[in-house]
Amino acid sequence: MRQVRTIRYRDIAADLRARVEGDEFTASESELSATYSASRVTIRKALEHLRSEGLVDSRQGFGWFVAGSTVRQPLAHLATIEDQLEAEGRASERQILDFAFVRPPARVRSILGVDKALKVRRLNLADGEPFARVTVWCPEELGAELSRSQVQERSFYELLPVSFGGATQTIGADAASADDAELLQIPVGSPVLVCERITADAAGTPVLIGEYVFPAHRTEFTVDLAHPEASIGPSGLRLVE
Amino acid sequence: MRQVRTIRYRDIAADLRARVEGDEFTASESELSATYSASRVTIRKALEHLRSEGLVDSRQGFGWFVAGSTVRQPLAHLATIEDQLEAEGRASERQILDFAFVRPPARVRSILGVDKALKVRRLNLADGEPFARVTVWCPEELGAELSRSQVQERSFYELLPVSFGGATQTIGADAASADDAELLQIPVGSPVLVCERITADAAGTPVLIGEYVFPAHRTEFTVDLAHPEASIGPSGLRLVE
DNA sequence: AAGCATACAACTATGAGACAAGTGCGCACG
DNA sequence: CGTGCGCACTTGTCTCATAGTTGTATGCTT
Repeated sequence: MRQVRTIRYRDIAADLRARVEGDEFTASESELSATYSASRVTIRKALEHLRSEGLVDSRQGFGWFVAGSTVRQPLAHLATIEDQLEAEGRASERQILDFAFVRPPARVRSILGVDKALKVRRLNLADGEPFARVTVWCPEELGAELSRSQVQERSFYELLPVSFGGATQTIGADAASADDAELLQIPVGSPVLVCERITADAAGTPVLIGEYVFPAHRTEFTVDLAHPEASIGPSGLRLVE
Repeated sequence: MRQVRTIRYRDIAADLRARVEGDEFTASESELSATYSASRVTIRKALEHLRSEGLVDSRQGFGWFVAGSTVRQPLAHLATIEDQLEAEGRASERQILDFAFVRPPARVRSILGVDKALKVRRLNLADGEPFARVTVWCPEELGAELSRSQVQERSFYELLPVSFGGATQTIGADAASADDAELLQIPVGSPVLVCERITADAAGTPVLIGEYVFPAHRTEFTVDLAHPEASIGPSGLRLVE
């Protein structure tokens, strides 16, 4: 529909939707009013619109926030793959391949903002069969307290004295490298799911980087989306160059 | 010779009809009055004529707008890959490969609960390059109104007169089949991301099944998790047998 | 009869501002 | 050291103003 008049609040709502899904949403109505040069009435209309979509919510005297994030129970158990396997009644096991403090690759250095980190490389087994090759990077400072046997027994979520905030998970596919193929007992070049998970603490500083490689024939991800629009969309699929 | 005088408002109506159908309708009565050098009365007569045909509609104090397209606007924000590409400033395009009402495979039949369905197979292009092969299944009843050109132009979210509820997305990896390899211009057997998205209506009944195949080297998914525990965990990774 | 010119009412989106009510945080006070 | 108070800031909800729009009526011209 093309109105005669430009409806400002729709444009603003569209822009805000992008920001919300890009997780760059930190502003009050008056701030937004200033940045968009629109009155609070208009900003509110846009926000209410987003609220009706279930994207954001507000509390009087507190502010607006991305819906779904703060509503969750704060003390729930952190979900790891192992938890899940155990819930399904499978025996899960970790086999540590590497445990060392090293200078990580540039990408990891820049994300974690450190020059040295603990690198743990391990193989995850389910019912005795390998199903994931995992590499976890953790800042030297945080990893200093950890021992090799600890990381074999427990997850980083359990071990680190950090209150975790959010995480960003990236899911892609690749062909198995020779190393991974041998570890996972699959043919070289067969498809694998590659996931990178960057976990931040409550303050939003990245504290853990995990790279997971799963053989494609055994694994898949499912994501339940309460609202399609809030979903795999903007924060979702991305073309890489 | 009888009608010496031309009936202006009919000409104007004809001209406006062309503009409306070309979706170039952005003007108020007074603006139109200026551009056609006709009085508002005449313009109104023309517009009323178009209204009687159901082409346009108006609301007092708001303006005139193209009728029918109002229905698709509230749904237009549903996140599709195309929306995202456009937001990034890329040209997105659909190329329909198949459009047929067929008896779908057992899995689709059981999910949708129907025996016959519209199957649309298409290729998605970004900047002229193929980046996804998509197959969408939609119950016959719902798909009956759709035309091949419609599904080429717009997404199912925009086209179907359904209020959508949630969706379940499954992400896996596979090796490219010969067909897909050719369509996506990648080597046979190279890794691809395979996604299945089951979209339900507001009542929770599945109404759409989409299968998406992306070449792995160009695509990846990102999922932002406000809290790790609420994440990929419970509904997340799954071992398939 | 078709069109022009004009006026006015009703409505809409937006702007500007005021005030109430709730929240979080720091600071002084005991 | 704890506790309560006040302050700054936020949303929620009004009122009033304004420009632009459609709805409608009236009188006039050709």
